[in-house]
Amino acid sequence: MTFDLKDCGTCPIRHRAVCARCESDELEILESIKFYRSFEAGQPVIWSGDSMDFVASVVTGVASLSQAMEDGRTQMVGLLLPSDFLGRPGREFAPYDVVAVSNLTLCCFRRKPFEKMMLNTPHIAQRLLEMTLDELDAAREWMLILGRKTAREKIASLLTILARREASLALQTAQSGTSFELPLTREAMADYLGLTLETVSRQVSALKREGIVQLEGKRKIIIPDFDLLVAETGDDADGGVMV
Amino acid sequence: MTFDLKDCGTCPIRHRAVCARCESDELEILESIKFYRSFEAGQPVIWSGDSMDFVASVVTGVASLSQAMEDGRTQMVGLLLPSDFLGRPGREFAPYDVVAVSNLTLCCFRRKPFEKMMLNTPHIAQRLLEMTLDELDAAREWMLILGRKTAREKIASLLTILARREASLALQTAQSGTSFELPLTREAMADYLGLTLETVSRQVSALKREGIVQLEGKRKIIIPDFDLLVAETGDDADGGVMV
DNA sequence: CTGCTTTCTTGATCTGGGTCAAAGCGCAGA
DNA sequence: TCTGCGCTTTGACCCAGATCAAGAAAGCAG
Repeated sequence: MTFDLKDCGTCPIRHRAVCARCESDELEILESIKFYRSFEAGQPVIWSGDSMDFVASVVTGVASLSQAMEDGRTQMVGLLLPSDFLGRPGREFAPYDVVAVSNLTLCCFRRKPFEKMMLNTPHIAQRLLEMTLDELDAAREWMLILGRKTAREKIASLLTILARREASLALQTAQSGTSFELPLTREAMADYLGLTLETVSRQVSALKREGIVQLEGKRKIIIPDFDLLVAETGDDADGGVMV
Repeated sequence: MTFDLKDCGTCPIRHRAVCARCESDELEILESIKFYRSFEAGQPVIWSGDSMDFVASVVTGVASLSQAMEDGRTQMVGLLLPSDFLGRPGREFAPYDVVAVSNLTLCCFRRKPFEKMMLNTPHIAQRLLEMTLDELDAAREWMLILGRKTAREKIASLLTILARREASLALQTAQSGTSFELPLTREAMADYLGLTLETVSRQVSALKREGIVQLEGKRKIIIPDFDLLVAETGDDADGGVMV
């Protein structure tokens, strides 16, 4: 795959440096239909059912996809970190609520021309297929978490996932001693994990008490021994979906 | 999309009748790399981690994808009904256990030539992208079920999903008075829903006792009033993921 | 510094669904 | 016809996590 949405489509700074095909027509088209949008933490990006005339990828910050039941119960069904893709070519209405969890910048492409371009440039459909398959794998890992794990295992799994993603953004693998800023409130963590915020708070406190994680303030997580944390997830040691 | 895997790739009986492009090269290639495999109910199709040299689509029967934790807890993460696609181009090892839930026939394509063909025929990647996006939506609906619904709502949701899929295979929409054969054991339903089989049994009995469903034997489900069942799912009336 | 709000923690109590145990049911094979 | 086995149902009991209810901590505006 020589054409990479992550490098070429998302970020005009990166793609010039990285991608051999950058001077191609596709890129020119992408550039011409591209615009940026920013959101403050907590702001809605789009509501379920709204018409959505763009697709986008996350440049900085974190967004969540969630589904709500009419009695107010909500379940987060997707967590978008930088380089993740938002939206579905060929679909007019948003199927989920999208909310900026932290301050957020999106790189948007107008949907119609994006779709048209997809028809002519197979690389993009193929790249998008790959990304979607990865997302499907992540969703399925998440289903195991929701369906079968205990509250403690859920918290450990979430922290592991976030630590791994955080590390991979820096082109590293998660290691002992790493620390990262939790981009989620306790309530958002609860929505992610199918728990209540009280249970989240209790389990985080328990992991802290037992020295499996350290906290600096409410949001900064330090992982003194990564294997110790992974042991709490209930997964086998190699962990995560295999690729 | 003139080229449709569901009609053209899966089933040599249907595609001749349905698809205008049937005499094309792609079809010839597909035919040349195609073979069928059958499995009895309960048989494994492939284990997580095994090398998988084909992709396939389901012709008849039901297959499940599941993930197991090493202590034996398992969570079903995908349910494949006729016309669903199995496997991932570009990936050598199976990430999940695939099991034939009922008697099962797969229409398989050797993976390498299938991948090669995908590079030349954008229709296939695009069609596959659509199917994958639908699967992702289904997975996300499932996450809401797993994370936030009560046992009773979970059962009602599963029955609703199965009734809808059953109906759509017959090119209809689910209606009051429909009946269908449950393709899943109580244990498989439990694995699907993140419950124990005892709880599944109790909740099915409760729905029966209250006249929301009727049972003929253990497996034949009759839905006297579809809206009554949908009301038990906790979803809003129009139901399901919107398209 | 003070008061207000939002977020988080902790405690007490309750309950839905898990766990363990024992039958029922239906069918294939002898 | 009987027997055995896999699937399902039902009962009794228990516990992880939900719910309800205070507070504590951290920001932030004035």
